[in-house]
Amino acid sequence: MAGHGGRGRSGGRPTLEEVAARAGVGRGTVSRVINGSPRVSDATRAAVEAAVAELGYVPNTAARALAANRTDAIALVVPESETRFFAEPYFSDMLRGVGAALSETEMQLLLIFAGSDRERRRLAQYLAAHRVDGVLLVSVHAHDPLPDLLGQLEIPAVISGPRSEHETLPSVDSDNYGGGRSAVEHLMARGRSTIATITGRLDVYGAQRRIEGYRDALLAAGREVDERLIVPGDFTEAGGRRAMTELLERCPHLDAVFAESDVMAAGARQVLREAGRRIPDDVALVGYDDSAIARHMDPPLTSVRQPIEEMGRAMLGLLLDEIADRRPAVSRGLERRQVVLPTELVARASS
Amino acid sequence: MAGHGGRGRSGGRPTLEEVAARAGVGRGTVSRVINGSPRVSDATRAAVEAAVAELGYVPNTAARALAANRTDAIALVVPESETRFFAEPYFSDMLRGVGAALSETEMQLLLIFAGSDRERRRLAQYLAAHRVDGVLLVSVHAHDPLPDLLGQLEIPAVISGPRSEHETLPSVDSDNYGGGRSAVEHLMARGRSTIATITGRLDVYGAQRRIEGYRDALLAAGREVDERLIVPGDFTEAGGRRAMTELLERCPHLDAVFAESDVMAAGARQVLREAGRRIPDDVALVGYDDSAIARHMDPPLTSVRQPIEEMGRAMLGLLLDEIADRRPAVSRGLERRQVVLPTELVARASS
DNA sequence: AGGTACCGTGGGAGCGCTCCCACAGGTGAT
DNA sequence: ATCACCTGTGGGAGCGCTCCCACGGTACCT
Repeated sequence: MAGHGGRGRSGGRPTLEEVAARAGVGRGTVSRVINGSPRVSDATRAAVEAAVAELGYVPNTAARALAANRTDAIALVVPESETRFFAEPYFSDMLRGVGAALSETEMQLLLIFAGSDRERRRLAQYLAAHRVDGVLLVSVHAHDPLPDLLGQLEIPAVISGPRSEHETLPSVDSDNYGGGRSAVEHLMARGRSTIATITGRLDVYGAQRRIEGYRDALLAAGREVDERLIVPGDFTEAGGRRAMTELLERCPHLDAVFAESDVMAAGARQVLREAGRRIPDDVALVGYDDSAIARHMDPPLTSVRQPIEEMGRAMLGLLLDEIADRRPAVSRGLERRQVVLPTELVARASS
Repeated sequence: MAGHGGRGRSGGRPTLEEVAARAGVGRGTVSRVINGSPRVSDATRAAVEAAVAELGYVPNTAARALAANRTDAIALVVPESETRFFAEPYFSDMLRGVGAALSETEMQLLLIFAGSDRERRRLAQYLAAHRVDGVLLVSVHAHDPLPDLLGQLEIPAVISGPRSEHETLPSVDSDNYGGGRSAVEHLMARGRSTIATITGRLDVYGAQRRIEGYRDALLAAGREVDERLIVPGDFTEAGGRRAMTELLERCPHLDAVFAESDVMAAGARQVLREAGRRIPDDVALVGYDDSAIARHMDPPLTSVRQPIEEMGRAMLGLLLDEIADRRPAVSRGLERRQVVLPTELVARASS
C-alpha cells in the first residue's frame, strides 16, 4: 500500500512540483491551472488536468494560506451559548442559508460560539491569528465590542442586524419596522381593540424597530399608545411567560398580543391557557419569525415571516464582496452594503 | 533581510523572527518558548514572553501547519442534514460536550454536515486535503463508506456508536443493551403485560442493541417475545406516529410502549391521545435519551438517560490520544479504545 | 527590416514557521 | 589533565504554495 510503483516518492501526498513534472510543465503553470487563470493554453491546461487526476493531487491549504495570505474560510460567529443557539430556530435557518450559499464556493464555514467570557477571549485570539478571511456576525447587541475588534484587526465582517441606525458595518436585516407594523395592522383589521406587545431584548436594534412599528401602526390608525401594554421580553419562552403574566395583571381586558418572537408567543400561549383565555376567541396572538413552532402550535400561530435563509445568503454575498474588494485595497462607496429584506405576515388560526 | 525595499514590514503582524530580535535570542528559542518546551532557561523564557507581549505576537497558523504538518483542528462530522441536526437534541448535547472538552485545548472544532451527496463529495475533498488532524463521526449507519475513507487517508477518527460488534475504529457509546433492558424491566415492574417497542433505524447498531435489551428483558422474566410488538421507527416524530398507528392496529390491547427515542415517543403520544388512550392509565410510555422533550412532555416522559455530553468529552479524549499516538508512528494495543458509558432510567409520570 | 505589443510559460524568491544538527559551556567521572 | 555527557542555544534547511519577473515566441504595426 505504501509503495507508489517506482516513481512514487515517500508516502506523502503529491505536490505541485510533482504534478508539474508529470505534465511536463513548470510549477507556475500548474498553479495557474489550479487557480483557474485564463492565461493558459487549452492544450497545456488539459495536460495539467490529466496529471492532477492521475496523481490525485489536492492542493495543500496550509502552503497556500501561507503564500497567499488568505485562508479560504469564514466564520459564523454567534455571541450566544450553544444552548440558546439550538433553542432559537432563527440560527438554524440562518446557518442553512449561509451553508447553501457557501456550498457554491470553495470556502469553508466555521461555526464559533462566543457566549461566555472565556469563549470570547478564545475568539479574540482566534481572530487575531487571522484564521479566517471574514466574519458573519449574527445577533449582536448594542454595546458589543466585537465589531470594533474586527475593525481594528481589519477583518471583513457583515452583521445580521444593524446595531443602530448609524451602523457602519455592512449589514443584512429584515424590515423589522414594517413587520411590527403589519402585525398590529392585522390585529386591528381583525377588530381587536386592546393590543399588547411582548418585545424582544431592548438592546437589539431590530427589537426596537418592531416596537416602533407597533407604535406607528396604532398612531396611524388614530389610536393611543398605552405604555403599560408594552412589556419587555428577552426572546426566550420563559421570558414570554413572564411578560404575559405581567400583562394579564396590568390589563386583564386585553384582547390581542403581539409577541415579537414565536418562542415568546409559545410562552405567552401557556400563560393565556392557564388563565383560561381562549385563543383566538378571547385573545388573539401573533408571533414573529414564522418558525416551525408557529406551524405546530395549537392553534397554529399567525406570525411575521422573515426570509432568514435569504438573509443568510445575502450576508454571505456581502461578505464575499468585502473580502474581494479588500484584496487590491480598493475602497468603493457604501451602496448596497445595507440590505433590508421584506417581511410577510402569515395569518393562521391564532388571530 | 530588511533591504528588499518596498516590502512593508510596518503594516504586517510581527513574526517569530522579530520577537527573537526583540528578545535578543534566536528563532529556535522563541519557537521553543511558544510551544512550551522545557529546554529553555527561566531567564530566557521570561525575556521571550516579554517580547511576545510587547509586540502582541500571535503565531501564524498557516506557517505552523505547513512546517509541522498538522492543523490543530478537528472536525465533528454529522452525516445528516442541518434540519435533522437541529431537530435532534442528541447532536446539540454532543456538540456541547465536545466543545467543553475542546476549550481546554488549543484545538479548533469544525462542524461539517454531510447529509446530501453533494456535501459528501465536498467532505471527501476536504478530508483529502487533510485540513483537520482528526474526525469525530457521529450517528454513522451500517454501510456508510466514510469510515473506510478515513482509514485510507490515514486520518485519526473516533466513532460515536460502533457500526457493529466488530467495529475496528475507536468508539464511545452508551450501554444501549442495558438501557433497553432497563426500560422493559421498569415497565414489567409497573405491572404491564403487553409491552411494545418502537425501534430506531435498524441500520444503526445501537438501535439493534436496544432491541436485544428489550428481548432479553422479556425472556429473562420468562415471557414470550411477540414479533408483532416490535415496529421499526426512524428516530423522527413522524416515524413515531406511524409506528404507533401500526401498533394500535396490530394490538389494540397493548398497555405499554417503549419508544427508542424521546422524539419518537412524542409522536407516539400524539397518536395515543388521538386514539383516546390515557397515559399512563391505559398505556405506559417510556422514551430514550432523556432530552428536554421528555421533561416538557405532558405527562412528563419516563426515559432512559444517556450521558451524551460525557460521551462527547470521551470521544474527544480518544481522538486526541489517536492523534498524539500517530505522530511518532507508535501503535499500541486496543485497550480503552472502545468506551461504553452507563445509562440510567429516569422515571416520570408517563409510566 | 526593425519595433512594439502582447501572449504563454518557467522558475526564483519568498511566506513564517518547525525540525534538527551543531556547538558552546558546564559538570562529573576517570 | 582527558574524556564523556549533559543543557541551552543559534540558525540552516526545508514545508508547498503564490507572486512576479524574465524570457522566447507570434502577430501586427511602422
